[in-house]
Amino acid sequence: MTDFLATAYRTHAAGSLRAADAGNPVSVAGWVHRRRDLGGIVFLDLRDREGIVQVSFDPSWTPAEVLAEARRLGAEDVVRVDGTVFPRIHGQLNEALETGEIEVRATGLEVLTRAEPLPIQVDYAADEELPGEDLRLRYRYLDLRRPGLLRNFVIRHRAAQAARAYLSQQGFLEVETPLLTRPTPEGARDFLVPSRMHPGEFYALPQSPQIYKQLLMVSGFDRYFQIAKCLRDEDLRADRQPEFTQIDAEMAFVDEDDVFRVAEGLMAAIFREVAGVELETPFPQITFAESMARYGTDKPDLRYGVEIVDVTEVLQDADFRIFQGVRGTEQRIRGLRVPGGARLSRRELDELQEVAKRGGAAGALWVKRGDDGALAGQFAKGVDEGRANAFYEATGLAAGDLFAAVVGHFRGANEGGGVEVDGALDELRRHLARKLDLVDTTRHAWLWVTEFPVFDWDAEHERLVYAHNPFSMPEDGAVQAVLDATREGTPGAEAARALYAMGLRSRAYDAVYNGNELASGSVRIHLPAVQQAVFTALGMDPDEVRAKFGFLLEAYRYGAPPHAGFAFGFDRLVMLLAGAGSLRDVVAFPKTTSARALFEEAPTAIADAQLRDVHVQVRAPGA
RNA sequence: GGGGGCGUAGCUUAGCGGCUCAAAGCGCCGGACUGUCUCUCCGGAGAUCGCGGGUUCGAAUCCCGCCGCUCUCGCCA
Repeated sequence: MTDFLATAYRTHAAGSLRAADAGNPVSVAGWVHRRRDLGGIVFLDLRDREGIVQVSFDPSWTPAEVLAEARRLGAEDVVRVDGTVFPRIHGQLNEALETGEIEVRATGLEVLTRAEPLPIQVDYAADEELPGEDLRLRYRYLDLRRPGLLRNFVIRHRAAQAARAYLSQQGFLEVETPLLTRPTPEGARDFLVPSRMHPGEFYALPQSPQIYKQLLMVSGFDRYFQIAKCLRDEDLRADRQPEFTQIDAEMAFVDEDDVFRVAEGLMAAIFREVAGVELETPFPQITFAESMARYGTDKPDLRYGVEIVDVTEVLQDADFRIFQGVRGTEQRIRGLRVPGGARLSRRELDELQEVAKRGGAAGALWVKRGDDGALAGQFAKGVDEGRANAFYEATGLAAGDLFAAVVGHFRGANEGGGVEVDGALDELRRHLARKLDLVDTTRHAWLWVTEFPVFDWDAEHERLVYAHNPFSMPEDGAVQAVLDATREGTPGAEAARALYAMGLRSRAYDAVYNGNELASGSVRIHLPAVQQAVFTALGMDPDEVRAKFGFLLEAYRYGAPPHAGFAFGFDRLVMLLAGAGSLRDVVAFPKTTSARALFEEAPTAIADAQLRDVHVQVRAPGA
């Protein structure tokens, strides 16, 4: 299967040898993974990209000088071995190795290069701790020799190839877009590149190919895709790198359903190719508003079913002061029925306070129903029998269940602009599902979240900000509302708030997988007047728009087709496919959380002459 | 920018109510061993305890500062 790896140095890949090769003379080449010297005979575990095979040196088939040389081998020496494939005798198979049914009986050995003792090992026992990540990044080329890590890059490659094959077959053209571009006016910080030829001017590295792909639609390319590098100069996390990769695509003459069909097909192809999993398509769809109401987040994990229940009407008159405080306000009492949650210990229930606070609530309120069906817990005393029955009816709370509630303002019912606590229920939901093992890890729970808001409200600056993407087309009715509101220029604080309160929706969507936002996209604005109006609503005056987006609006004047697209976070997708815990495990040469490259030591100070070339003078921090 | 955690032989860790505490496993070096596969057995080398300062008769251990890594909030689609 890997005969194509046959070269001047070898006839086979060592790791691809199988029982069917028995009897064949072979040459293999690779690294000394491990050596077992029993005195008279020597075993060698030889490793190459395809795996590990045992080589045996024995006086009955190995010349004495070859055996002597084998005894001098050290870990990670690079060697070439000539020999013959033999089946292992009964009782000596190694089920841990894919090559475990055979071994190579060596007749020749050539040391290609010697390895000095390594600063970090390649071979680890199952229970052995890996070295610190900083060391492994410093010696990344050694860490990448670990079969477990190498495997992630095989997965990554196959995912990329599956994406290319599928999209090509669907009529998409792969087009590269510039890395040296102009700064992005909104969103994340840009990485900047000084221009030598134009003193004082700078390029920016692209945060995404967004504008370019829309221009390609104007050009009539019809369908575009690219596996694109995106760069953002923001603080890092375990699942965030300063440079990352997207599967970026855009289509002309389409609506949401056309995009969803392609994106679903793309994911199905990747999961089929890489994981052997048949995804169920089409993916379910829910609106942003519904997702917030049912799960408290715009990226719900649907591998378990716990949903938010509003119990305001049932409980606001209970004999419990916190509940009574909601009457006559916009506050609501909402919570989660957690099956089997009654078995949590007092200490575990106390933890819920912190969990809820993380989500912005003042705390969590809980009751549980014991095996005898009786209600116990924080607000149990305030709930008389009649009210309890209404409560059970509303929530489905059964014996053995827990109900965890939060009181406060919720999105969609918050005209007064109070602090929203939807996130607290999201935190509680995820925390309790994990704690009680409610997550069905065999499921692949994809969904589309649609109809994101056009605007969010920036309370601090009393202005509108875009919720999803400033290029997303508002829904039919919302287009007119935006045009009306911006006829006289940017609306004032009062009018802006009113516009926000209308709850306008856009034709923007996310693809969510097991609680991870993996893709984002929208039907784009292709009408210059509408795009202009959205920019105006966001507070840009006409001159500013002209300076920042003039080329896009100009392009739209000459016949832009309706278009829509998406971008999948490729690194994150591969991370999930590979079961890796960190993005750094699926990026060949990642940066640390302080955005350093430990192996090549970037970033680095630059000599004055080189700075002079690009007309840049370094200013000390704070100066 | 804020907060938490970590930093002891090449690697992973123990030691951290201060004064025989610098220890173990892996790796490395030397020796023995003819069927191992985390080979086994015997012996050995290897550490200015992240850096700088302070407290103390005495600091890996206590205090302050800095650096690095990491998690996280802000930020980020």
